[in-house]
Amino acid sequence: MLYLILSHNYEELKKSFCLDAILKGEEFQNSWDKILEEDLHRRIGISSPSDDFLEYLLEKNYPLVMIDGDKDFLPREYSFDILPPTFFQRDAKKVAIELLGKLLVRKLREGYIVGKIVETEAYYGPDDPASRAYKGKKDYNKGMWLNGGHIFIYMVHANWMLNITTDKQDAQAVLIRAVEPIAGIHLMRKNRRRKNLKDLCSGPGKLSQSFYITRDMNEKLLGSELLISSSPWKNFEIGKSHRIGVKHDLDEPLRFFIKDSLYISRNKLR
DNA sequence: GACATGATTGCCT
DNA sequence: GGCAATCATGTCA
Repeated sequence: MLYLILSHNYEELKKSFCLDAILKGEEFQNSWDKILEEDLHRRIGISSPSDDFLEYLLEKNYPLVMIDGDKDFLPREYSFDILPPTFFQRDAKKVAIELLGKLLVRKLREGYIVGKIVETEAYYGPDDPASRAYKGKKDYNKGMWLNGGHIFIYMVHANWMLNITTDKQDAQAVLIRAVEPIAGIHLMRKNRRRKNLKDLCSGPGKLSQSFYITRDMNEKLLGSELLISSSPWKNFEIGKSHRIGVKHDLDEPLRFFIKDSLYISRNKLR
């Protein structure tokens, strides 16, 4: 995700948006693809980009964020490449792994909030002792039986957990545990009443606060208020572990995360 | 109703 | 790293 910087307080912006480097637009006139290659591994800001470069990025529909002052926004021309329902209508573990690196997008009146998914967990049905579906179908958990691609929300310890259902008929879901803040960062800071970028979405409850996710969205289909889109990020190492905080886990590790991400949850295993 | 529980977070040492 | 706060929901009376 390239950050195009329209204002001038570079040092402060670098800190505020946790940018690894700020490059001057005129310095890479002939190496646009090299910048995009670098963008896969670091958070890069670009000051005073040339009109040609901007046009090139927009034509590619490359994900970019404009920063003006302490506010950031997506260019109006940008359109998300929404994942089709068939993506979710597969085994939960497979979906949990493949969701890593994808973009979670929240549409609000004030603008879009976007995060890169860096940590997930797979949950199964009545045979999974850690699952909300373990005790059979009830009113509060019936969303877990919905066709893949629906939103299932449950509260634990006064925090809303965001799940996306998977499979065609079985009760399955993937819990989104953490995302790296990408865009709409000033909105996340407002919603969560916290400043530090690494503390905005590094846990399932934090993420729900930042993205303004509540029970209202439960059992709705992905696509209108909340959606998931593909992204350019692909070649990262994936780590796995047992699920966090559950009393009785299955033998198989079902938590997945991007290995060198600075934005995964810090909770230790139980 | 009353009381217990948890796929967590935040504050304190 | 330890522990209390938080609140929708389950279970039992």
